[in-house]
Amino acid sequence: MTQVVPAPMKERILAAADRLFYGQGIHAVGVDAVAAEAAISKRTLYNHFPSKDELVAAYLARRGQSVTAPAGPPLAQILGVFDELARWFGSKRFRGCPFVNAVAELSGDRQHPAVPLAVAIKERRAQQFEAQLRALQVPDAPALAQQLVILFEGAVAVSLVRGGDPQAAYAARAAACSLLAAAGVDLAVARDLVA
Amino acid sequence: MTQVVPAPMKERILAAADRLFYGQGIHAVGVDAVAAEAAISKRTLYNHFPSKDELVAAYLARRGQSVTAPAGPPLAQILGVFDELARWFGSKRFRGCPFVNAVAELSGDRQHPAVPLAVAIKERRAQQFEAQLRALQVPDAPALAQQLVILFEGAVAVSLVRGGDPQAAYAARAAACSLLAAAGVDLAVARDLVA
DNA sequence: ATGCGATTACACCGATCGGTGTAATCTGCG
DNA sequence: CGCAGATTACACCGATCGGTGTAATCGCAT
Repeated sequence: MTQVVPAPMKERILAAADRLFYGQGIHAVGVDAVAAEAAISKRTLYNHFPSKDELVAAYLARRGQSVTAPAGPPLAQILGVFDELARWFGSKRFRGCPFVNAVAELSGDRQHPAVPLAVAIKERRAQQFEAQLRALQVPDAPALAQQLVILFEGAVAVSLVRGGDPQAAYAARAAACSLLAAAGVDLAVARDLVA
Repeated sequence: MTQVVPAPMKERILAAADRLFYGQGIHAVGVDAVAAEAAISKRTLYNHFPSKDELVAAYLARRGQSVTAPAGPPLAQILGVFDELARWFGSKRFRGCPFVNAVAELSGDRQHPAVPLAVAIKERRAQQFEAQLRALQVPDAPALAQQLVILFEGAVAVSLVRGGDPQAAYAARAAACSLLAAAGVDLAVARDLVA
């Protein structure tokens, strides 16, 4: 209603901020650099975001939108997360998890608006896993979900220090299969359970 | 020989740098803050370290010295790592893995001296796990060692975003037990194998 | 054509950044 | 004592930080 075309300006700024903040770190990138990357005057940037802190929060919120579970039956969704991981690691711009990196970089500043946001986004993955495990009728789904999250984050961290090694994703996927099997999930059959 | 008492000055500076760099992040802390934390003039700091980059590298190298395996038979060493993790998370100053954080924060600057150093330190843990698994006669020790490293790093990352939750360590330890059992390690008996 | 909102360039602000120069002071040792 | 090396305080450097003020300009719909 208010705007038929959704104001590409904000999106352009956020895309530039994403490239720089994710690629070089939040403290390492100044607002002038973001404006230059967006081919935008600094004044325009501040017409859309009241401060760098809010821009950082918006950058993370935008990233959080792409945190979704892949399609398919529950088991395929779980393992698909690790398959996506391998593709992510292989991509050129991989530099770890933007949310974990943000928490690590900003948790010193108590009350930075981006920190609780990143924490909330990370919580979503655990709940996804938990729901999928419940669909697989796994007993104690919360505990196994947390272990899957640990495998997920561990693969990201290991691949980061290894310079983007996709093998960390394969190892995490294999470990996930072991844990699922130990929890009674039939890896060969469960693929056909009701979604 | 050259110095009987090991020049407490450098150590004092490094201890201050450790508190600030680890607690607030590398880019978030200036050299003036480090000098103030050490109750030292900035000039003295630069008499001991040629640049901030080298100070950061020395901070990580000092941290790396405390990366050692706990004592005991191989299985106890492996599980002991996760027990230490729980204690670490519970401590007040926990803010994630200093090496992973450094790589995340500095990998933008190619050729920062601290990055390869942090990577090398992280490599040591994988080799420790691998040696311990070989002592337990685990087939394909490298693969399982990498999975244990993934559990380790994952627990650290999850606890970081959860504000220092020790439960991540328990979950990782339980997952490690599952993977070890699946690899044929007898958790009840192996405790008495030859070290 | 006119008017309006968005965007622009550009100068400027105080603060902090990493790093240096310098001269005075402190400390321990012969 | 006197000397030397370490440490001090302090001023200073150019650059960048996050953020603002301002006046000109642009695109666009009426």
